[in-house]
Amino acid sequence: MASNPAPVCDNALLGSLTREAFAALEPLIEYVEMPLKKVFSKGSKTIKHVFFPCSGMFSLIRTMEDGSTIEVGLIGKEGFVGVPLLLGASASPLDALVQGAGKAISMSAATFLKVVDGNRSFRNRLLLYAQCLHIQVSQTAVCNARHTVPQRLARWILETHDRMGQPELSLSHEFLSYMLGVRRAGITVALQQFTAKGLVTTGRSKVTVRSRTGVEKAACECYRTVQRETRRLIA
Amino acid sequence: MASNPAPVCDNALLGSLTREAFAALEPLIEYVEMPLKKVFSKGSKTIKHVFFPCSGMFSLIRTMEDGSTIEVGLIGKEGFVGVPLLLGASASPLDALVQGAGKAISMSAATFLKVVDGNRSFRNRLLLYAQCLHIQVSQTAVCNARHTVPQRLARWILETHDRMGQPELSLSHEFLSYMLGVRRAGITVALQQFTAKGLVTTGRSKVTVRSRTGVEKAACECYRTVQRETRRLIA
DNA sequence: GCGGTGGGGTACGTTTGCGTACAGATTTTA
DNA sequence: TAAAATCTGTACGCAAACGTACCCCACCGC
Repeated sequence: MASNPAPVCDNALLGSLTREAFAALEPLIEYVEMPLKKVFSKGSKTIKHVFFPCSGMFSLIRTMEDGSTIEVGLIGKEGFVGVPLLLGASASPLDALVQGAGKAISMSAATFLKVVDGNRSFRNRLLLYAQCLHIQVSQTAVCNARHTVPQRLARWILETHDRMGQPELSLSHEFLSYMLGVRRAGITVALQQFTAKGLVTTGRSKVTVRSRTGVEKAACECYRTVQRETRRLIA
Repeated sequence: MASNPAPVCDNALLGSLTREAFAALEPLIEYVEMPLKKVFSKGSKTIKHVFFPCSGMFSLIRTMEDGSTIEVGLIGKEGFVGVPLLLGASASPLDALVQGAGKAISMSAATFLKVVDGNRSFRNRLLLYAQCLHIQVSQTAVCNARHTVPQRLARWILETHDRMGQPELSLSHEFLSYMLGVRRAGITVALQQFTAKGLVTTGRSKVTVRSRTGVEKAACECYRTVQRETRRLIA
């Protein structure tokens, strides 16, 4: 797909930069580890840094007044954490939490704004990603309203599998329940259904995808919809 | 709030233009009626026009593969229909449907892109609105997952009341059920609860808000969250 | 090796909302 | 004015998911 044989960076957005543009950027960026569960951007706090994942993934989480949480979007190396900044807001009510450990490229908000301001095509690419994220969140709204826990769980596993690039996913039932905004026991039962059908195997804090196509069948149309639109826009 | 005593236009975004900028735009725009239920932008079709409501409102709707529908966002005179275009996409999977009759200013996609390209502060204002819409949709995702039909209905009535600026809303139970993605009878029951508490009165295809604060109490925190963020960003 | 902690399996009654259906009332159309 | 369409109220059984609780097991640190 990439015309350049070796993209300058694993992150798809930064990877689209020319070698020169990326080199110019390099003194301004920082390679950071994304340890599991770390909160990189807290809702309603001023956004100080943006993150371009190279591996692993972030969850966009909304924390409610009673402390309960629910995920509204996933961001992997196809995107970046900091869309509100791009759109002119200095903060948003969503948290960004590391959902799968990995590495990311970070830069300060000021640097980010300067870079975006000076590179039109890069900016346009980021905006297109913002649209992708918007579609993803829209579809999550639909999914939460209409689909069952097993369907939503299957969708979620697929999205995570895509971004992590490996079948073993480090996920406890409780964590999954926070993400989907459902009961922990609901996750247990749904995973048992999947295991019985041979779609996944489970271990302590671990879910391993065994039949990708099987999981796809168990998921609702939302997965396909988001994938289709994402590909159409940024493939 | 507005420093200019008479904004050039009822739509908040176009209204922020200087008199000169708006005058320059005037030959390129069209004032259109928004008749109830009319679909102005069909999902996955190329977006040919954008719309800036001056009164009335649009719903952003997702139509599923089985034909069922659900709303993910509302757009009134604080915003515009055509965010995907602004972000560089020529289409999005969402439909835009007139949910409250009114008037809008329309322009072609080409004109829109030209205007946006030539007016930086206007563009920034639109981007900020895109962020608002994004927050609204995010909160809808949360709301759909966690809140009851009466809570969501109350929220929806408030959002509509805000945008229509009048207590009588033309809404049938069936239409509301499409919007919230729930059963028609569920709406009937919820409205009866509201009526019993004196929050609203109902008539054939009509809901009239009687106690604004009562409806606010019946709604979930989502209404407040979105309102707070919207004000913070574009007030 | 032992106790503590966190993860997972299971159960039970309850609530919410679904799907469906039907009848009466009102409005629109012929 | 009659017929048709639309809107609302109501009902019933059923499924999904909830809140809660308890137990066991695996793993970790001491």
